[in-house]
Amino acid sequence: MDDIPVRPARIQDVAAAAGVSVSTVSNVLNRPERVNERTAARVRDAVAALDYVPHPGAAGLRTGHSSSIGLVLPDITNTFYSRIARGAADAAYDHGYSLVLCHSADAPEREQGYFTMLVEQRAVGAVVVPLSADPTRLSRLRERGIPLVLADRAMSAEDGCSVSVDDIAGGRIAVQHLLERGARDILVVNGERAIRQCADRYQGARQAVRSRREARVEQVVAKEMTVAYGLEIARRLDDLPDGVFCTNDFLAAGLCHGLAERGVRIPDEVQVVGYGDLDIASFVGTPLSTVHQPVEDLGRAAVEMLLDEVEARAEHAHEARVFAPGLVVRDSTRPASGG
Amino acid sequence: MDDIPVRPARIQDVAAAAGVSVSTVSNVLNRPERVNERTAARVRDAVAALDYVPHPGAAGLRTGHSSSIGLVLPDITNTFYSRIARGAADAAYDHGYSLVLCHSADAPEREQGYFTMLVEQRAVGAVVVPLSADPTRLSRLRERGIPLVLADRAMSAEDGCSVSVDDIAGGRIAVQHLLERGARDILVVNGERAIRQCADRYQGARQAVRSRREARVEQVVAKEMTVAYGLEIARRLDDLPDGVFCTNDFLAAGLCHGLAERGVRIPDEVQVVGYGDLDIASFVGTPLSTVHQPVEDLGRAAVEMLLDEVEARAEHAHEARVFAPGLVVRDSTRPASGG
DNA sequence: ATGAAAGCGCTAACAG
DNA sequence: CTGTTAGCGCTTTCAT
Repeated sequence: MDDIPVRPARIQDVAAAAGVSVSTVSNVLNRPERVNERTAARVRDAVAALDYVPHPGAAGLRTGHSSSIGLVLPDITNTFYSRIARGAADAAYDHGYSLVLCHSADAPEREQGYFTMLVEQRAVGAVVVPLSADPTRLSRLRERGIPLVLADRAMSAEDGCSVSVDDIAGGRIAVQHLLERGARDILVVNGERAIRQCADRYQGARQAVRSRREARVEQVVAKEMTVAYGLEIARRLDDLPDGVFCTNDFLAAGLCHGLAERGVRIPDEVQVVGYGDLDIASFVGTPLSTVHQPVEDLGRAAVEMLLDEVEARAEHAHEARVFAPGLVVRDSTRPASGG
Repeated sequence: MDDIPVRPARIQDVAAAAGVSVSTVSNVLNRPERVNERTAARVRDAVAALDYVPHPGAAGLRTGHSSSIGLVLPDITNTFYSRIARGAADAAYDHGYSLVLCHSADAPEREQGYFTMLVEQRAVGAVVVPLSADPTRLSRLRERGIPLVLADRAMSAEDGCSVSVDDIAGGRIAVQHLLERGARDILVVNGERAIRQCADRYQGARQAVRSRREARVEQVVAKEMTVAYGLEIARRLDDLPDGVFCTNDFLAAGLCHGLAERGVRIPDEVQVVGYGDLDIASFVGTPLSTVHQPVEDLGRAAVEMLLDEVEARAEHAHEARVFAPGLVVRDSTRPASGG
């Protein structure tokens, strides 16, 4: 029983073994209804006997259809992106496509290099989280007519499909939650205004506050959305608010830590809501209430929209699909007080 | 300037445009030395003019060489695996191969499904983190002569290449560090003995202790390696050790939290070292000293060993490559006291 | 130095 | 219902 790699069986070998022609074998495999059940059975036996594995690459050469999808991400080790990858991988697997991982590593020339690679492979399409909003960087793909759907980035629906999470809604539910739990003096600890997500989350926060008499909101902007800056901000706070919405969980973790240092009790004195539902959210001293984003769904939907475009070219309508975030309540906001 | 997807130029079109034969174009692209510089220039112009992009898939059909590598992982959202993915993606990109992401999702039948997919695609090889140690699950690939290298799993060097991190060394340096910082009464907070990594790390810990007079080590085993169990263990501890080695950062984070609850000061009363250098390590109350694993290197090396096997079939020698972990010193162990 | 032609494994008309 | 045949885009002898 040596393992000398044998040249794999081809469709011809199967045909010979089954005593039929290659097209019959092809039909058995692809349009079984066209072939007599008896012969089909013979063919299947031959397939099994020879351990025949079809070669979709060769088929694609003939049909013009490839079966690989590109997934272009800035950084696969970032939880947000790896969750997109998981969703995309699941969807691709379910539909029988293979996913080519393109890790652009925040390097524009590498992103372009991957686009070229996808063009070479005649990928059926690509799900991409582009490095910047500049749409011309996508032209490499566009010019070749390779369908793409953008993830976590806006795109006008005429230009193609996109998937994203509704950050305005996210900000709104976070602050609504604080208000429901009795907070009235809300502080938003945000990242830079220029970041779309940050601006949106703050806008949502304001919407929530407007709907409530006697509630007020203020904003403080951190230079970076890190634990360190969250800590810093907590240390410098003059008057304590009774509710804080941090627009990401790192800021929130740092802030909680800083408040704890000052002897401030969470949630009794200050309630805190984070954003993102990262692992870290459940690890901080007081487990963090936070906004959960259905990121896997983004990845899955992106692939499915792509395949719809590919398989139904004509009827396909571009769509900018927006997913709703949800609230995860943990210890950092206190049990409903009816306030 | 409409974007009506034009049928991409083929090598024939280039040949026609340049007034040469297809084989000359092919030569210009693949063995430029064989062709006259003047004609080569004409061909290159035609390539540019037509925006010709070669089709490696078609070439592979002829040559028998594909250019895709499979990467099979239990869970791409797990930091450890996504870091492997990053290293592997970088290496694959550098060498001009495409990486097919296979997310086995801890489901054996799905893992097998991916193996079949890789066989179909005639992948040149695969880097795999198998779901279990059972080697027969790899036979699908083996029988087809698809080279593979195992990551984070042992394999006898006759059977193929593998890459892993030296967990014994990891345990040793962690505890050596505690000893150097004056700790003498060491507690190892471990995961289940059956997990190879856990057993190895403990073995390393014992090695370190043996080398030091008057030092002693004890072990407590957590049911799961989570923050919650770390916390639990800290709460139940009867007599405090002066040094704790947790065999992963989650346990360590929970433990630190639990000690803080009891008013124990870290590192003054108890010094703590974690394992893994996860993000969380720098987020816990007292930033955690921990053992860093060069995981990206694992991924990169795996791909490179694979390509060596592919490209140098004959001279290739299987190898079980073991990487050395390193120590990251943060606040949870105190500055060297010369103890 | 260049070209003609065969064929990689498969599908899809088109006949029969 | 089944077989014949012509390519898909490319590389590669083998001639010239």
